[in-house]
Amino acid sequence: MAVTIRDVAREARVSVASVSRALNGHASVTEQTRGRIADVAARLRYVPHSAARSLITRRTQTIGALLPDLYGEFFSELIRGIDLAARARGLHLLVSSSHGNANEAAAALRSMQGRVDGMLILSPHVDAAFLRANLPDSLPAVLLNSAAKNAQYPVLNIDNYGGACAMVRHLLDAGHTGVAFIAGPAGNFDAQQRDKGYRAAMAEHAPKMPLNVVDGDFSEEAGYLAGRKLLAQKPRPRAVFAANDMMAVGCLHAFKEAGVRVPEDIALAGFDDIPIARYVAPPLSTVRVRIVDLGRSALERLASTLEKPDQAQALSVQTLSCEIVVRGTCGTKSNEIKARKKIGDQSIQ
Amino acid sequence: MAVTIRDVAREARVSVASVSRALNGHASVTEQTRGRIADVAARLRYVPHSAARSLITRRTQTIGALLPDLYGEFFSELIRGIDLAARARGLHLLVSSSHGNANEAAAALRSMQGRVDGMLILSPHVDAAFLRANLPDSLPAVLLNSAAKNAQYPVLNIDNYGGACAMVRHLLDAGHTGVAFIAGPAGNFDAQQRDKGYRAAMAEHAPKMPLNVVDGDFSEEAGYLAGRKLLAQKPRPRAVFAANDMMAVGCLHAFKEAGVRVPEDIALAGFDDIPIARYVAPPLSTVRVRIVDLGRSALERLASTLEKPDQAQALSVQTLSCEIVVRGTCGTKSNEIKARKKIGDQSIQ
DNA sequence: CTGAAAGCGCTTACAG
DNA sequence: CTGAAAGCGCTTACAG
Repeated sequence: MAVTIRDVAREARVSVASVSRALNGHASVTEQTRGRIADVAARLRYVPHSAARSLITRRTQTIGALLPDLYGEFFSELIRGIDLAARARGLHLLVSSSHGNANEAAAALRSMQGRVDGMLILSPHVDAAFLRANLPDSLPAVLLNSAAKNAQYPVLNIDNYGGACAMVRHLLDAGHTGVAFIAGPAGNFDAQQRDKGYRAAMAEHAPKMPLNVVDGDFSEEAGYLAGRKLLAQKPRPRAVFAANDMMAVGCLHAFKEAGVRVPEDIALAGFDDIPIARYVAPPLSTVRVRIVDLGRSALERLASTLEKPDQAQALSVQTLSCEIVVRGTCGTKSNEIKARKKIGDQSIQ
Repeated sequence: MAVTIRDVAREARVSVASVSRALNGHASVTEQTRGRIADVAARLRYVPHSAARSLITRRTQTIGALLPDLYGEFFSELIRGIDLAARARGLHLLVSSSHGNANEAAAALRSMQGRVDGMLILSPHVDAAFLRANLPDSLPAVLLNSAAKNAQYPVLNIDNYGGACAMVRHLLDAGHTGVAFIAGPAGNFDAQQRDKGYRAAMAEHAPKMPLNVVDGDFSEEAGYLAGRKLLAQKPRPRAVFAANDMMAVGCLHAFKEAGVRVPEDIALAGFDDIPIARYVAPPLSTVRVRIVDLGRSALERLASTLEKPDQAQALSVQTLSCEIVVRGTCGTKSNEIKARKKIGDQSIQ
């Protein structure tokens, strides 16, 4: 049988109320009785029953993370950031990943109800209507990497736009006139923002150059096909910016296969800085996202909402800066100079 | 205010006891009243208060996962496997990762007490004494990838030994007389098992060949240094088996740098099948671990313990099979033939 | 400063 | 088949 607050009270010859107050650090307990109670509790290895406590305090000290079916580095780094920040605040982390559609996401969300004090939500299936239908108004939440606008929740985004701008500008600054862009999937939020960044940077820094956008879908295969298409263009582009690293890797294969030298004949850059990026030859220039920081910031944001529930949170969209990582594929030969050009971190609205 | 069982009872004109029984599927409820209650519950969007339920049932429907400070693919795949299996059983998943030492692991373990029905534990800091001190006897647990022997808990391991044996044998079968081994960190359980597998396979299939072991620590740098050492040996080894992929990648760099051709001059293989493995040139032959299955099996194992708590669980050590993946670095030129040579899956003891 | 008591929202013998 | 009641282990006004 587990030891309860009554056992501690009996041993310490006080009431359960005093045990509760002593252990929860209330001021109104003599230092002497507090000490006696603490000793007994330690000796008995007393651990308060969390369900009983939650029932009365209406707090679980747990936050939930809803994630899509995510593979690889991004997922683990995000969880790591959230976990780190959660532990620092004494919060527990309940995760639910791997839901492929809106129904599964909704079920996961509902099943967490009552088990968490707040939610961190990253899902392509989530929009304002979804949240209205599946998230009680009383449950605080922070949205990650979401296109959801004027929702009633704070949003934390990656600065895809700024990162893309910076990379395009870097390519132009390096003297590559004419930068082509391999786009991501049409419906994808990240892809759209990166596309916008490409167009904006071109408009600002190379207004006379024509835009050159080739379709893609974030897959290596799409990158390979896009690479072949670009090689067939005349004049051949001098630089290519792929909307993500996997496509850049595929594109690189196409270039190598055709005997086109990178970066001498064509410069190339990607986005994400996946682990593979530095292992292809030459190492891939790319835009890095600080995913751990994304997770950490999201949790901090949520936690501060929990601590002052009445205080209306600024329902802002916050963006987290990216940094461009210059490696071998884009001309500047210095090996992996991390040109930490801070962009974003500005709060929109 | 959240809607409680009393609200449902009032609306349905029954007692709270009947609501409880109806919603929990007890047989002793008229189909008619059950229907009425279900309707009301749905209309009111009633969700049972999990803390209240846990308090009385002494079950949380949650399992905890204790993980070390783990980066990358392994972590996310493991979580994915656990999560998939947990959701299939209606269990929630509480995770705690990122503890660098035994004290942090102990604190994490204690903080989960009372919040979970069972634990999945993967940690290099965990041994029998640690568990005795930090895990109540009453809390079921399954150990992952653990050296802990004759503990009172079931253990699920990766078949490092069998995988290493199979790869060494493959290299020998391909005609490479003399296989060198780049070892992992001394205290590491995986590394030790892989080392044993190397020695066993050599003893069995090439008993006259001398063993050739070079130190390493799982890092790319160590692999690079080991590669240089091996090149300096005379006679130069014909094949090299690195205890993990990162070292194999470093070793490959050393070989390329020295102008040594792979696989023509030296064959090379790693262990883990990290994503990078197929992107180096030539693609790396390696041993693949089905990490998702590891997570899934662990959860299944734990869940079955939870379902029949009295039934003494067979405290077995179970090993999960690996498969060797033949790519470009080890001679068999056929591009990425997955020679699915099933090894393990046998239960030891 | 301390204690007795109410109550959080459930489930489950115990009656009927 | 259904209901009244006890009780799970806490916290917190309310008295003293």
